[in-house]
Amino acid sequence: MARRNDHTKEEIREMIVSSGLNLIKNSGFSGFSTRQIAKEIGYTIGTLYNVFDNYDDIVLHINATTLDDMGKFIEEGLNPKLKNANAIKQLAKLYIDFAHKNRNSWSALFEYNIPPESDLPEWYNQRIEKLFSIVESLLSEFINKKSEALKHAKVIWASIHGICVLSLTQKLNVAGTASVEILTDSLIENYLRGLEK
Amino acid sequence: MARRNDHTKEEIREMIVSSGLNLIKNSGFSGFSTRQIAKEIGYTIGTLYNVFDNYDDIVLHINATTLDDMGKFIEEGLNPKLKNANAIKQLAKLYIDFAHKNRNSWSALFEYNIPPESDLPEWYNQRIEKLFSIVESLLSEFINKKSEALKHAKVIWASIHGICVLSLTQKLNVAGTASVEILTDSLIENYLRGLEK
DNA sequence: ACCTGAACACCGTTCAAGT
DNA sequence: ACCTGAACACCGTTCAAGT
Repeated sequence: MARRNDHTKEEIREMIVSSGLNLIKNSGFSGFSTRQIAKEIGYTIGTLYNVFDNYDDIVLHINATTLDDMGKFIEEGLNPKLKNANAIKQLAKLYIDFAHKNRNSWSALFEYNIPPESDLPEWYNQRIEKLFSIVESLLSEFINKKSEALKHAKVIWASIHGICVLSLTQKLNVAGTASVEILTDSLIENYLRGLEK
Repeated sequence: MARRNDHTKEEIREMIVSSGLNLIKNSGFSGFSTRQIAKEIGYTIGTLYNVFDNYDDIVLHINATTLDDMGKFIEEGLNPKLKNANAIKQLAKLYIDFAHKNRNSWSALFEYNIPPESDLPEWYNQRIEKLFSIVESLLSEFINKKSEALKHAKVIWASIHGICVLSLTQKLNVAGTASVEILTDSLIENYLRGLEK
């Protein structure tokens, strides 16, 4: 024991994050703990706090992985032939699909909140920004007033998220991804039609 | 000790819920625990589990109180003279104001999620339903197809929520309630204009 | 330098025992 | 009948001590 040197510091960090993500995927965020991670990767609890600052630091890195996975899922799923409203609708569908297929890790994104006095670290904000830029670029293609494209991107993205989050957490009396899509479709159709006028 | 009979079972339940709500308001959901409640109300931990099923049962009752408070806040704030889009905009403003003024208890509504295998209890769903009915009745006044009013109410309500949640948790790069209102106003204007067409 | 594991101050939950 | 509080199986976090 001690001084095993089986893995580099960076390898241990990766083991922690990937094992933590698996724990969340299998048992939900409430069934997740750093002690469980330690048990699974075969290091003791002390080692986790050797390579990460604290619990929040670990959760944030796990959630960042989920954000990356979501970005990849959306980018790969987008059909470049679709235009305008249809492109946004597909974006919404991909968001819903990802959330549905990765319910536990997606939920963890919102079940965990940093204490209100502290701010999200810069590297984490950049991961969010990156996701967001996908929506923005889809919208900017067909919005006349370019200066307002960012505002509309925010409205649409946040609204899709709101519909998705309330549906999947059973706060809208809506069942199944098909009926969630009816709501996001209605949002997109009417909002964009309103913009055209 | 034992058999104090200082309070009825119902009184103890109320003490637990109101003390728990205060804990959340002052320290956030993460600074909340049933043991803290016990300490604050002057009963031992065992008593809490005498009058409530478990942790989830307690949190759900605290959150239901917040839902009720929100309903009251919105109903009292609504100006009955406002019509159509202006009425919905005011609804959004009231939602944002409530969330902003009661950030911790409002956050707790979403930071806590029942385990995915179980369902929300019926009495809790009814509290959500009651809140909805406010939005629904505001909308039904000027929607032609009455049969679709519920769908649109869900879309608008969930979208307002989405804008609010991503703004207040700093995931939209938006600061201050004023700029959140710009987004909800844009949502409502365009969605309703889209409906009219 | 790397890693351990005991120690500390917390959790939610149960239930035999006291009045 | 009502309430207690010890007991259990967990937490996150720290840090002296081992190799």
